[in-house]
Amino acid sequence: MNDNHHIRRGRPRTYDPGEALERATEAFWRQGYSATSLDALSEATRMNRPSLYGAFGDKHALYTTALERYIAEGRSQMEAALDDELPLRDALMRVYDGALAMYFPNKSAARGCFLIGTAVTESMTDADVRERLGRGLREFDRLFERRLRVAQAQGELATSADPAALAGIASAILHSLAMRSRAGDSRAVLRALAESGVALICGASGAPPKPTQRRARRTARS
Amino acid sequence: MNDNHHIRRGRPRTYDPGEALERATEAFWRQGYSATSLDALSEATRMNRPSLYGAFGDKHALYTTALERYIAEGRSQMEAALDDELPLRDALMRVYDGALAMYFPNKSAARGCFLIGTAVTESMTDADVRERLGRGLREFDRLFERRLRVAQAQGELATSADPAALAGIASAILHSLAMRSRAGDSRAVLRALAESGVALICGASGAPPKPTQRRARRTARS
DNA sequence: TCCTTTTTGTACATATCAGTACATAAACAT
DNA sequence: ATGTTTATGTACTGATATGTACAAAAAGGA
Repeated sequence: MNDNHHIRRGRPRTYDPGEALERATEAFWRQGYSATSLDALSEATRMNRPSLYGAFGDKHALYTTALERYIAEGRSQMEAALDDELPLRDALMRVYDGALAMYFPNKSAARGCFLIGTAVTESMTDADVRERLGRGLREFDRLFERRLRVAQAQGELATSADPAALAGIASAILHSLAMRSRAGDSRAVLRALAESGVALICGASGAPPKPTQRRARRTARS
Repeated sequence: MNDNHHIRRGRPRTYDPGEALERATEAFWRQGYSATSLDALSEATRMNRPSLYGAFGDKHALYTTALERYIAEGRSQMEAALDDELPLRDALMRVYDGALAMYFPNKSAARGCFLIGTAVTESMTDADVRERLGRGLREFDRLFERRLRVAQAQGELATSADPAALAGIASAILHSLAMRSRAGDSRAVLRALAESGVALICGASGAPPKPTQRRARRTARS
């Protein structure tokens, strides 16, 4: 929205807006919306209070911006993971592995999902947050559903399968990872949960048990 | 813990401790832990501040008590729902219907799950809450798993099925209901999600498609 | 009646909250 | 050099947070 190529007039900023937004997101992520004070945000972003207001508006506007960016990034990560060229199983596992990579940052305590840690709490008293959250979740559902339809068209999923219903299950697995990673469960346990979910989704309707290897075992069943 | 049958000495209390705890729970439920002030708790419980402290200790202790009671009640509701005499499908749906009844109180806005609205946020910064939450979720897993083993023993579930893994999926459905009910999804949509989850769990391993009717269709498959 | 026990209600102490006014600093423009 | 523009840093305001001191009230006991 800002013309970035002509030189700015006054005193230069000492912060990078993108990086500051990312740091603010992390602060909300770890403490929740209400428990994150402006002092904490100021310290996290290394911006003083008036600069924060100048750049992002008040606390609520800053949070909304962080929420929007998180959902948009989640969507694009998910789109990339759900590659149509890959076997359905692998594509789904890429989504869950990507999610787990976010929920368990390197050598740090699990932080789970930003949405479940902040937006889900605020959604009760903040209709705007609730709508953004709902839209985000429904978009994730749609992405799963689209990929499942592709799998169905390619014969990886039985024609009797219901892609919309299975997409709901695929999202439910994701929601469960988001919740459990905040309840102390280990990454390994959650990956195993994701794998059994994928097996159930892919294997539920007479699809070949190991499409990864593309062996044509259409008659037998394990 | 209190001897309730011999007469108390001093000025009588004007509140009922159980009812006050329930009202405090509702206040946390709707606003989250951090955003619920002692003034709000005082108003909700109709107890003045010193009485609150005398009865429950500080805000954190009050919340811990509320959390404990919620988990204990959830467990007993779930135990009752997972009746061994009922078909597995019906037993599972009783759990989800019971959950939805809590998440959508009568003629009021959806409030979702107490755990996801309060404990999941606090678990990042409060190890005690995280452990209680984790124990609670694992207990719910165990209850599902036990019921699935019974179903397996009764022939409702294939011997090849993995009750522990399916229990994880059953819990995931529950977590998704908890999350989505706070994101604006309707009760009808969530019930449909639960039904497709139950169908997937029960139908995944060659079980009869309609065990409700107890027809012995052991050979054919749909 | 007077004492003891327990709860209540007001009023307070102290800390932190979100948000802003204002002077200073650092860049470009002329 | 001087002015304009934008950002910074300090210090403040009023509101609200949690937790508590203390006196009055309401019961039983002697």
